Amino acid sequence: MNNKLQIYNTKSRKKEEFVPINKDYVGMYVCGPTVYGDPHLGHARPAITFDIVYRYLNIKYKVRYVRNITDAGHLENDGDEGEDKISKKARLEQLEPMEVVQHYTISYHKAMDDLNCLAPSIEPRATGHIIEQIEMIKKIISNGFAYEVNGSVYLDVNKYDKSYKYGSLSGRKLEDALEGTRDLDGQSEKRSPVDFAIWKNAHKEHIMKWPSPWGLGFPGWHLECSAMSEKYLGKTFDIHGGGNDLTFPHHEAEITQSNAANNCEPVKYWMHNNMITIDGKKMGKSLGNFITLGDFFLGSHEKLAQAYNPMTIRFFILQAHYRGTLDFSNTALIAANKGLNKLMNSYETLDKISASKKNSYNIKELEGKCYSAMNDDFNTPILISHLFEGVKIINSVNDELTDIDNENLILLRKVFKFFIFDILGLKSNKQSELNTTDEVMKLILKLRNKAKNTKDFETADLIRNELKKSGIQIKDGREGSSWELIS
RNA sequence: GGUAUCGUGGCCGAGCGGUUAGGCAGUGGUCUGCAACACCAUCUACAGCGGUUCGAAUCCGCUCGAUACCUCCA
Repeated sequence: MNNKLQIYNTKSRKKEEFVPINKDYVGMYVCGPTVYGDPHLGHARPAITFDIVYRYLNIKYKVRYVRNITDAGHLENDGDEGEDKISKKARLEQLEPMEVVQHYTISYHKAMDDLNCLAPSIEPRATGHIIEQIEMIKKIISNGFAYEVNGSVYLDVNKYDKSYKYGSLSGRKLEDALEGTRDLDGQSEKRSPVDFAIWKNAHKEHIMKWPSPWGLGFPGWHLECSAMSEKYLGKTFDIHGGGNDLTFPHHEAEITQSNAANNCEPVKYWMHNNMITIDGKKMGKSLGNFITLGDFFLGSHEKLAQAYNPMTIRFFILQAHYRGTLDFSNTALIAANKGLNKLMNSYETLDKISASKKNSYNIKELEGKCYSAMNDDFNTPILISHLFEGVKIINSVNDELTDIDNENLILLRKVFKFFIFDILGLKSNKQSELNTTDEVMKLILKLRNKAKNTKDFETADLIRNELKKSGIQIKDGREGSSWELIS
């Protein structure tokens, strides 16, 4: 049995044994959403991935889990030249930027809650940490790794590269990066195309801006994570997570900023979840092929054959390892849904079966395999396959084909409860009451309509009157019948 | 072009040198008034070509193909 946790570190590109910096404590920072749109399936992947990490580490350590909300500084496009995403959305919808932020933060939280992701210990926002970001910029400037031009501050990557190695996370070399950048026609204020903004001067029409030593402006996107992770987790912390599309430039920039400001590496273990794909292509906002989580829960998207319960989404994601791509399809989701139901049904059966003197199983061994799977870089698909081994045991005992003794039965109950609910964070997939009620009511209204059409008003009235007694009002209108709860 | 990741049976998806992954679908059963659900059993693999090895899906090389990052994206 593998009883030591191994984590794949993007930086070393191999699995390493997890040893926290401070015994018994773990600091984990995960890049959260930029709140300018509805949460989509892509947001669910890192949230669930690191929810699992958080839940598993919590067994052994006291974990501080920090996940930011980006509500400023994230530019729309073109590196350092585009418009702030939140500002743009606010401008288009004629809202206060914080109204945009509030709206999408709430919908993000709701979706995460539906997916049964535990809330982070701290959920800091970029706009709440302008001062910390300014202080960090000052340090970077005084260390000589940044320069100011027209009220903007840029990190001098060429100079940084002389003292530290730039590109250590993504494997990029500075020369290659320089080659890959396109000619900016001398329009840029930057000394080199690889430099990036840590503070941007705000134009007059820009609606989100703060005073700084360099004038009115706003922080560069990469900076918030460096400043906030340092504030809540220290200059060096254990785990930094996020989607693998953030490896470069975002996380590379974080390393650069931390070294430039504090002369130390910020992160011990870098973890990156892979993307969800749709028809083999990355699902993403910029590609316009994303499906929102709301769409999944309601089935309201042309790609969706039906509505999917949040737990089906969660199980679907957990059936693939977090570092692999996961291709979306209806058949895969339906398969996940059925598999989940099977697992949950057997959990219910587990309560009903009884122990005997004879015993056919070694549950201790099964438990060990479950832990080994999790210790191997959080291999949830393997864990799930072991749980299905348990399903076979439960059904077999239930069918009186084999026996289990009391000791093993108690352990099996413990193992199932622990891994299914505490670690994988699954919940019973029974449809919400209201959903079911709605389906049932649709049928009743259909039957009543049939009665009305055959002038069987006795039946129709019986239905209406009996339902009213149960607190449901039927409303006949020109468009047909509907129902509502009587308040 | 540069940097990575990957190509597994009808579908999804594990595997990290030798033993059944698992789920879904299919097939055959059990259950049922008939079904559905549920349960049991079971078939189909390792992109191609070389090499290392007693032994390779697993290591190495080449070929073909796919994807991601190099502008913003989880």
